[in-house]
Amino acid sequence: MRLTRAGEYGIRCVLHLARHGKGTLVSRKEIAVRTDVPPHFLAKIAQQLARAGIIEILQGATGGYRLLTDPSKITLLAVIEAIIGEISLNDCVGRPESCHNSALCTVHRVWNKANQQLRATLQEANFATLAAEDACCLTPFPEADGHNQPSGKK
Amino acid sequence: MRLTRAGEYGIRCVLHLARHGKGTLVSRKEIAVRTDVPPHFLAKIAQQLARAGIIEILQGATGGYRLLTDPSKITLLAVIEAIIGEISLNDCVGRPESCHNSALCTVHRVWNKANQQLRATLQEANFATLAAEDACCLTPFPEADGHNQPSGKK
DNA sequence: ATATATAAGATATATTTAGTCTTATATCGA
DNA sequence: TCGATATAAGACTAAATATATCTTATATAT
Ligand code: SF4
Ligand code: SF4
Repeated sequence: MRLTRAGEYGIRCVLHLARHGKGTLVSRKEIAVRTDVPPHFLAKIAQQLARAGIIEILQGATGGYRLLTDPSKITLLAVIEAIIGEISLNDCVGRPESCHNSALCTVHRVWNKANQQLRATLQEANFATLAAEDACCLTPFPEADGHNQPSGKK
Repeated sequence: MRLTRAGEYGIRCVLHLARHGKGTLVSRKEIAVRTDVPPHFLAKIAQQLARAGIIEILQGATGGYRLLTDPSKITLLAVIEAIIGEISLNDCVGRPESCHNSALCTVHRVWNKANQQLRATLQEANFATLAAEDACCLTPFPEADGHNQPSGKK
């Protein structure tokens, strides 16, 4: 009953992009460093975000990622579910046929309600708000003055 | 982001016991058959429920399980958390120190809120209500007339 | 005291998650 | 136009977890 690592990383990625605004191209390397995500793992996650239509992936020497939509239109729920699939607190929520008693089950109803509530809460959060409010995800702010390169990169 | 099998089984077990009422001894075998849980797996789960003070385990030839508390006092949350530990939708909810940015993170706050809401919903559901309302968990009602043994057991 | 039915704990298998490595593609510079 | 480089894309490996079974110990009844 917890978010996977990939889901968490996906959120960080989109949040970082949201700080730069819709359409701004950011290299995978920068995102990986700033959000502390293994670069190759990030690549895999980005593919899922791209398939979901949240970001666009640009290839080549000057490639990177960029948001296709305005951050205010991207919800936390959308990003999470792009990575880990539709949230389903119990098997029977997503696939009622997995338990032949789901039609009658009182517990099932509680799960359905809780699931719906959870998804609603995550849907209320959009990335414009999340990104604007204050610093998150490791480095306080990206490219604060353009040349604070640590040079202590491992 | 889903309940483990063990958690689901724990709920079924307590629900079955709740049907029999507080203090009634029910054999592991009966519970296992009625709720479709592997008997040995159920034993392990029962241990956790016992440690949490929800059920009592009686050993010996006439042993079994029984509820220590009135079903109305047992919440869905308590049973779930007895099995899978405290619910934490993201690592940083349960262990804020796992991410050094949790103090500032706006996403973290959303997770906290969602987590709290989820736990509240599960806490509202008690087993008296769950058991009374209608049939759940496989066999419609335990010991309906004492001998509706399917005999088609695999 | 012995046999039986059960619980308790240890062990093994399967599945999923997390991360790395290799291959392919696109842009840039000569 | 061709080669070098930086990136994306996909295949693969290792670790963690979940699931289930097996073995051992305990308690009751005969
Ligand atoms: S018994 Fe109820 S809660 Fe459990 S899996 Fe079946 S429908 Fe869902
Ligand atoms: S970045 Fe925010 S949401 Fe993600 S783990 Fe850290 S505190 Fe939690």
